[in-house]
Amino acid sequence: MHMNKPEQPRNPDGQMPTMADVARHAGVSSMSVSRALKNSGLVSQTTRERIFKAIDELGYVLDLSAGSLSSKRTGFVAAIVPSINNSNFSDTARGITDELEKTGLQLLLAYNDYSVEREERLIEAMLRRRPEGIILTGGIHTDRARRMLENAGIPVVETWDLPANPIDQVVGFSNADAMSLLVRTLAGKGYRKFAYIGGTTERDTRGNQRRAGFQSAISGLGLPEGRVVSFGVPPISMEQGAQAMGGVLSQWPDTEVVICVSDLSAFGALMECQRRGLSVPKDIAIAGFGNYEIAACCHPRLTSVDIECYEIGRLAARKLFATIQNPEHVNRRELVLTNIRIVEREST
Amino acid sequence: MHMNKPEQPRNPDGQMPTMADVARHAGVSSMSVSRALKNSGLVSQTTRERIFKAIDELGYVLDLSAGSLSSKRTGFVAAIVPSINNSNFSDTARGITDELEKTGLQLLLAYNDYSVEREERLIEAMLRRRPEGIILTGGIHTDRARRMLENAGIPVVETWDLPANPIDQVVGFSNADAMSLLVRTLAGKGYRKFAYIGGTTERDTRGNQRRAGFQSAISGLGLPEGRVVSFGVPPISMEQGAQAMGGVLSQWPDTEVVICVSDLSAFGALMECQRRGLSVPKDIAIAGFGNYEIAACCHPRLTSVDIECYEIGRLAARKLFATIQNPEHVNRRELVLTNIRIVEREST
DNA sequence: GCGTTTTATGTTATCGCTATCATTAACACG
DNA sequence: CGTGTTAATGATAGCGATAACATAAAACGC
Repeated sequence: MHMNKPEQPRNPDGQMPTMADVARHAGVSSMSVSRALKNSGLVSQTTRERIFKAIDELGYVLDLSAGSLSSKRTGFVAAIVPSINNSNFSDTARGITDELEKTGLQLLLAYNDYSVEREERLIEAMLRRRPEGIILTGGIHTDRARRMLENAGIPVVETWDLPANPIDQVVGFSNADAMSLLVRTLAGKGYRKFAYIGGTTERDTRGNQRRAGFQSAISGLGLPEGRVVSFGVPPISMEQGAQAMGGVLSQWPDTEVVICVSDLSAFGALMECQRRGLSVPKDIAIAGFGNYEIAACCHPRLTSVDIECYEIGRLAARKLFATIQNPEHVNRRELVLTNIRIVEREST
Repeated sequence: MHMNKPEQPRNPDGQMPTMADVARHAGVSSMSVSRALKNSGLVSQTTRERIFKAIDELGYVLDLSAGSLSSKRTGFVAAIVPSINNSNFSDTARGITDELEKTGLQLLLAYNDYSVEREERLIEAMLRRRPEGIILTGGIHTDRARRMLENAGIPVVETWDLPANPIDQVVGFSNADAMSLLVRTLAGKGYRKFAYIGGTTERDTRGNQRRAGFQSAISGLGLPEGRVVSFGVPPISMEQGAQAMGGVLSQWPDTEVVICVSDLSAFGALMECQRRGLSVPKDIAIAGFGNYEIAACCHPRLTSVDIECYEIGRLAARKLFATIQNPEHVNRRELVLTNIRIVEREST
């Protein structure tokens, strides 16, 4: 059994109405319809009204893929983030969308699960849609991905990182420096025996840089060697944070402060402490990274590093748009450094 | 100052290479290139190799917008969720993406911030891209949105709800029933004085239905009248949950159990209790909705209602694809009811 | 070996829109 | 009133791919 499809507007040939149908119906040329639909201002008030009446009566909807073929502007911007489930990255995606909305560009969003191979495939798939610009997360890409991006001849913004070898433009911060700053801040409060909880693999480059920043700060300050627990593939979940905390406590019971690769794992670690009856920060202190909502709301509240995720998205989109509008007059290779800020709370 | 753009592949006219350039370079017709690129199997091995060599040498990337104009298949599926920052909805988006990936369709994702007006605008913007199907959240839409969708003549799947008047297909569950079930489960454990924390406005229709389910279960069971705290516009944050919990405790100190519209607000409420030194569930019990990661990880763990968010996305995408492939042989108006399950944990 | 099928390739005509140029009408000004 | 200028509209020719049909070459059957 099947239902009939609902009644649809059709032109005389039984097809979906096109701009030519609208033009005929309104008694004008299709150029006038096109102009009316993009508010070109070169259509008289009366004509415009007749056109919109015809559009309404026929239920016409502009076909942008046809339009972009002719105008060579697709109105797309592509963006790839590691994950859309992580609220840090979805904040960035939201920032991009909100900023693009003002410009009439539409976002083509994808996530690569922290894999550069998947990123390469996604880049290829997206370039086939001829985006006018592309926003990536991080500065590590496959060779083929780099080549494709260069060939595409569109502006690229790398975010969330400071790539050693940027493709084009960058909006980000140093994950290593941010983590260093956190360690130094905590060392300033008197903590000496540090542990670090992060992911295992090499996939999460931001996580790796945070770990590197942790290690270099520890040795720079001449503190006892950092105790590092690596746990699972990214993203490190709350549950994994809890388990890793168990590892820290059993291996190095005298640890004074634990820093986690993100607030999510830090929260898991915090909960594990509570389950074991440990008092945070009295028995052991905990700090996270990313300043997620949860860090400001849990009890005790988590010390964290605020990185302006939403702002990263907005800035990246704005920079991309500026370049799209005026490719020659933009300072390519310019770096936009976003703010990082230690947010000290009760957990340390 | 500006840098030169990186060297890009160009055809003799100085344009980006097209399929015709590839064809010329490989000494074949562009139809063969087209066929080779879509693995039609109707290209000999030697020709195929020559073509891919040419593609590689020229750095050619297929232009899908040109292709879809001719083939009348864009390869797009549109989806609108209320928010991409809420992990329940981003799980659904992930489910959609993961399922679509197998089919070669690409997702055009947008969020409407719980607003049907914004949804209407987004639907129009997306229909201009001629998606082959569209996935919506909830069953409430503006009249114009409904009309546009019917006119579009593409399959529609409404999710996360059981619309009173479905447009086409539905993959969802009854938010009211799910909440009722939670109330009855808790009543079965002996709780009698219930409070409810949810959003203020009429925007979040799922939230409203949960509240309705709460109220009807309370009165159906003959329990003391439910105490409802409405708080802010959706999405209700952790912080708002905490504040609302303060309201419950000051207005009705004898409340035995508080149910929240989502786990996020429930977590905020839980933290507020901890800050006030109240023991959960001994002094007051708390339950949430959505079975977010945090519910399973906080301390005490939160009782919640598991709705299979990821699965909703997968099923919706699968159903949409089936309809796209075979519009006539699909049972339109068929309803796919997804599972709901009470997850009892230590908080109640 | 000859007709028949299958496989591989090419030719042509769009798809639905917009850029570009051409045209007409309306208006201003000395 | 003629000329120049601006505003409003139309005609035409693609944009870059694919559908549909046509053809050539190879494989097959008896």
